[in-house]
Amino acid sequence: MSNEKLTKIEQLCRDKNLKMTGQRKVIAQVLSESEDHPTVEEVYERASSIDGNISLATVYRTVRLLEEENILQSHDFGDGRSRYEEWEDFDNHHHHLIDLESGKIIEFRNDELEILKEKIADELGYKLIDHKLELYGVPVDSKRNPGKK
Amino acid sequence: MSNEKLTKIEQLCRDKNLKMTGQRKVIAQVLSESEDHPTVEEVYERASSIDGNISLATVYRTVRLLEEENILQSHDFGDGRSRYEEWEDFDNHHHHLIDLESGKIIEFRNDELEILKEKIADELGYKLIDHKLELYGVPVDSKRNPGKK
DNA sequence: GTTGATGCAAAATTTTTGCAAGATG
DNA sequence: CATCTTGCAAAAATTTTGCATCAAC
Repeated sequence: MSNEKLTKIEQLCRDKNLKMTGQRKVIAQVLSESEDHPTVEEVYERASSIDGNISLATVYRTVRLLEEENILQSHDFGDGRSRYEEWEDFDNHHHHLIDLESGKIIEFRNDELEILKEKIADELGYKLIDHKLELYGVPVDSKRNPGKK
Repeated sequence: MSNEKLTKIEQLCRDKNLKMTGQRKVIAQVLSESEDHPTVEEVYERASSIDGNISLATVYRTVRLLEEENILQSHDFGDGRSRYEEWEDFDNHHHHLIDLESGKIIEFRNDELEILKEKIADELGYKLIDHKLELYGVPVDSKRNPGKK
C-alpha cells in the first residue's frame, strides 16, 4: 500500500520531482476530484475543509506552479477571477459553452475543431502549444420566451 | 458639417441613445482608432492625451457600458487585465493567435471555423451569441532553436 | 544539511462605488 | 429641469510578496 491511491495530479507532480508537501497533496487531491472549474478561493475552501493548515497564499502559489508545469489550465470565464481545471490528455481535450442565462458551463469536444485549429496555426506559421475556444449562447428554447435583453 | 466625422463607436452610441458626454466622445474616438487591444489603463492614457479631463473611473464605467451594449468585446489574454476591442461585423469576426515567444497577437479569421462553431452550438441545443477562440503557439522556425522551455 | 515551501500580514494591482457637483437631452 | 454622468477618493476584490520558520529530500 504505497502509491496506489495517488491522485493523477499528485502523480504528475512526482514525475516532475516537485516536493510533495502535505499542503500540495491536499490541493492536488481537491483539484483531481473537482469536476467543475473552481476559483482559487474555492480550491482554498475545499482544501481547508480537509486540512485546516493551508493558507490562501499557498493555494495561489500552488496553482501558479501547476499551471507553469502544464498540469493545470486556467480559464477566464469573464467574471474577473481565474478558474482552474486539470489538463486533459490529448484525447480528452475539450472546450466550454457558457450558458448566458443560467451561467452553466457545458464541456464538449469536437474532432473537426481539433484538426482545424492545427491547420490554422500551421497556415500562420506557428506550432500550436495551447488553445481555448469558448462559446457563449442561450438555449434554443428560450428564443421563444426571451428573458431580459 | 454635422455628423460627418463621427467615429463608428460614437455612431453606435447615438443609435442606442446614450448620452454623449465629452468624455465618452473621446473614449469612443480612442477605441475606434485603436488597432490593438488596449487595457483600461491604456485607453485612459490615450484619452488623457487628447483631453486631460477624463478620470480612470470614467474609462472603467464607459468600457463596461459599451461592453454591455455589445459595442465592445473584452478579452483576457492571460495577464490579469481586461483588454478591449471594437466588436466587428459578422463578416470581420476574427480570432487571436498569441505568440508565446514575443507576446505578439495575430488576428485571423477562418470561414470554416465560423461555420463549425455554429454547428457545435446547434448540436448542444444553443443559439450562439458570442464566442472566442484563442490559439497559443510558437513560430515554427523556433522549433529548431528552442529558447526557454 | 540544503534547498525549497509555508504562513502571515502587508502590499500591489485591478476594478468598483458613494456622493456631491456638473452636464445632457 | 429631471436624469444620467463625472471626478475624487475610498473601498473592494484579487493576486503577489518579504521574511522568518519549517519541512522535504
